[in-house]
Amino acid sequence: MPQKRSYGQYCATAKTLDIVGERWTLLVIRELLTGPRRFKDLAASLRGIGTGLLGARLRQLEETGLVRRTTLPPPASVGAYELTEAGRELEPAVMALARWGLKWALGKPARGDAFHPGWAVLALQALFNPAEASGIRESYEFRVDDEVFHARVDGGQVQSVHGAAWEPTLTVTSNGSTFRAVASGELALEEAARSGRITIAGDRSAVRRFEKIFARPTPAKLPAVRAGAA
Amino acid sequence: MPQKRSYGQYCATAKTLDIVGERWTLLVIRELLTGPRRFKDLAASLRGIGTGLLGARLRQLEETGLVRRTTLPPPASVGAYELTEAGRELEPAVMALARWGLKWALGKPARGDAFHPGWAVLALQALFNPAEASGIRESYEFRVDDEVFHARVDGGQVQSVHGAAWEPTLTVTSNGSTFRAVASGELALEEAARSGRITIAGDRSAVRRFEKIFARPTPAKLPAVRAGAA
DNA sequence: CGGCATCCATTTTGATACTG
DNA sequence: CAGTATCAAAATGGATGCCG
Repeated sequence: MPQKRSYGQYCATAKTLDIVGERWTLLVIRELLTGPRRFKDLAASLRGIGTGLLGARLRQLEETGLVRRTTLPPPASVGAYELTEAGRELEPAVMALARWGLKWALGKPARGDAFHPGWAVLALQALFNPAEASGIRESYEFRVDDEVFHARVDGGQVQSVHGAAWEPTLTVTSNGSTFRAVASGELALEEAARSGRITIAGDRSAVRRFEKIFARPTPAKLPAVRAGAA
Repeated sequence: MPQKRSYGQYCATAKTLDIVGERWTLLVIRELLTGPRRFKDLAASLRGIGTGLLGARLRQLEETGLVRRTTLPPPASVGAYELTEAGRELEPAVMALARWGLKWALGKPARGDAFHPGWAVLALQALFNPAEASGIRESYEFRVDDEVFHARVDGGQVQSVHGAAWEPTLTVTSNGSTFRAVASGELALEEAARSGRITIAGDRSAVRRFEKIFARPTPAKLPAVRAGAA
């Protein structure tokens, strides 16, 4: 019984990290932020984790009450994992980490970096600007490669989910690599649309709202000050 | 050369965790959020890290540009570590983790939990309510055991630092255990003051503002749903 | 498919001893 | 005090294999 390791500090941050601070754990949460996922899909998204460690992490999260097992609605009717309320409430923390990463760490993809559209959807969500969204209530559909995500803006909040969930005001279609470039800020949405790499269908005025609501306020700087370097 | 381990994902969250996701790293950042610290003070606050690992983490953070070495102003004039701009910008993420922990994970101190007043100051800061703070510009002093912290509210933002930094509107004095209980929500400030465990000096009307600005919106629930437990 | 159990090569970590 | 050096104990990562 490898009695769980703890920082042993009476500190809110440390206690949180006692629960979600181990390797892979926050990425499992990230995967589940957009809805229930099956074991094999989690394993596929988390290249390198191995089924054993993934199983251990899920069991841990279940025991601490952040994740629960569920059964997908028919016709699927298969088992899956989803976040509990406590788990879902980690979203602000994950989004804060994502905002930092967008500004300071993301840059251009490294050779061999994996990519899944869902990550870009969460990046968009991280850029959500509540002030610009006030009074707006509409949904956006992202069709990237084979996957569909919906994002709904309502009451000054966003929620994004894997799969079709609402009647979209706007539908954005593209391949993964273009979507990746747009969500990371390398490529402007307008630019991508003009060059035909992205197709936008639906209410034209919603495009302008969309761009304001998910505006990139930070032009992405890089620190990477190699200390020892010359 | 143990070529740094990476998740290998083109995802803002994963890239952030590539940099700050290792054990102890975010706690080092947490310690530095309230100002520069010396090596030995970091080691003392982070019981269990060991000087070797602390050194390695600091070197890593220096290389990635989140931390830099500095010299404390005279008369101290000794070396210390402080956050760079990139490092300081992790504050929202650390605060988000702290808010989650305050609600879901903190509870009562476990036997053997370490505690430092600075952690409670950060917990208060995590509860900061910008809406209530609009138009307010004042500073609070916390004298806990031997340590002094100042928190300044201005322009809808807070900043807290280790040591005296501003002219305080209010001075709160108590021992560590009382301060811990108040910051964690176990004990109401009013209550602690009435029973004499905390002394409040300064502008009386500032006490009411203080309580609103750092109000605990979440009454602290606990998940801990043991899955396997009979 | 949906996992858990096992084995093993590497990394990370934790604790202490040691040096400038 | 500020770290390095060292070594034992854990955690991770792959690869299988197994079973319902």
